[in-house]
Amino acid sequence: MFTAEAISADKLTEQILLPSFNIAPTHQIPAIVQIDNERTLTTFQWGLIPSWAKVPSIGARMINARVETILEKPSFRSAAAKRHCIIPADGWFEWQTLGKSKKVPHYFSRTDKALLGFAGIYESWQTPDGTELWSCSVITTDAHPEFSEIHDRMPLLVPAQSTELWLTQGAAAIAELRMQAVPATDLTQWEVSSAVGQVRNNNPKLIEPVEPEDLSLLLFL
DNA sequence: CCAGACGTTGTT
DNA sequence: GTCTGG
DNA sequence: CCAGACGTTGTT
DNA sequence: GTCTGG
Repeated sequence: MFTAEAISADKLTEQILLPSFNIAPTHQIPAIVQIDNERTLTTFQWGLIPSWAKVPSIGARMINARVETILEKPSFRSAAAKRHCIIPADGWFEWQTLGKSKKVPHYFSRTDKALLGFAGIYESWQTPDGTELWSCSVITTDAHPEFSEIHDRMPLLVPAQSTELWLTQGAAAIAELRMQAVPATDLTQWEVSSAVGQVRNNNPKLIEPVEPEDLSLLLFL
C-alpha cells in the first residue's frame, strides 16, 4: 500500500515544483494520488516497473501504456485496476517522423496555457534491500485527427472535474475517462528545437517555437 | 507440471 | 504475480 | 521518446 | 540492427 508522506515546502520546491523542460524516462516526475480519501502530491520514477520485474531497468521502456489494452497487459493491469495517478504538466513533446530518418519534435499544450493532467498508473517494486521503488506510466490514447499527421498517439488527459473519478474509481474510471476527451481546439502545438532530444539540455528555449527548416539549403546537399 | 514472457513506439 | 505454450 | 554504444586486455 | 541510459 502506498503511504502518503508529509511533504515539506522545501521538498516541494526542490523535488517537485522545480520546472523541467526535458523530462526523460527514469526521471522523477510529480504525481497526485488519493489514498484513503486524501490527495497527496508525490513523485514517481517515470517508467513503470512491474512488481515482479527482476531488474528495475525494465521500467525505462514502460513509459507509456495504451488505454485500449491497459487492463489486459500483465505489466499494467494491476496498476490499471487499483492505482491511478494524475501527472501535472504544462505540455508534452511528440516527434513527427518525416521521411526515413528525419524526426522533428513538437510541443503540445493547452491553448489557454492551463495546467494539464495526464492519466497515469503507478506501481511499487521492491529493491534487493527491501526499499520500495515507486514508478509510473502515462496512459496514451488515439491522437485527435487534427494532430495525427504529427503523431497518432497522445496522453489520456484528465479534465479537472474528473479528478475524483480518475483517482478513486479504478477500472470503471478508464471507460468513463475515454468518453471525456478534451476537444482538439483546447490544444495547440508548434515545432521546437531538436535540442530537446539531448537529455542534458533543459531550459525554456526547448518549448519555444522554431521556424521550419529552410529547405532551400537542401539544393546544395 | 515447468519455463518463459510480460511494453510502446514506429518501421519494414 | 499471472498467463501461455509446451 | 532520442542518443549513443555496440569489445577485450590490462593498467591505475 | 538492437540494446542501454537518460
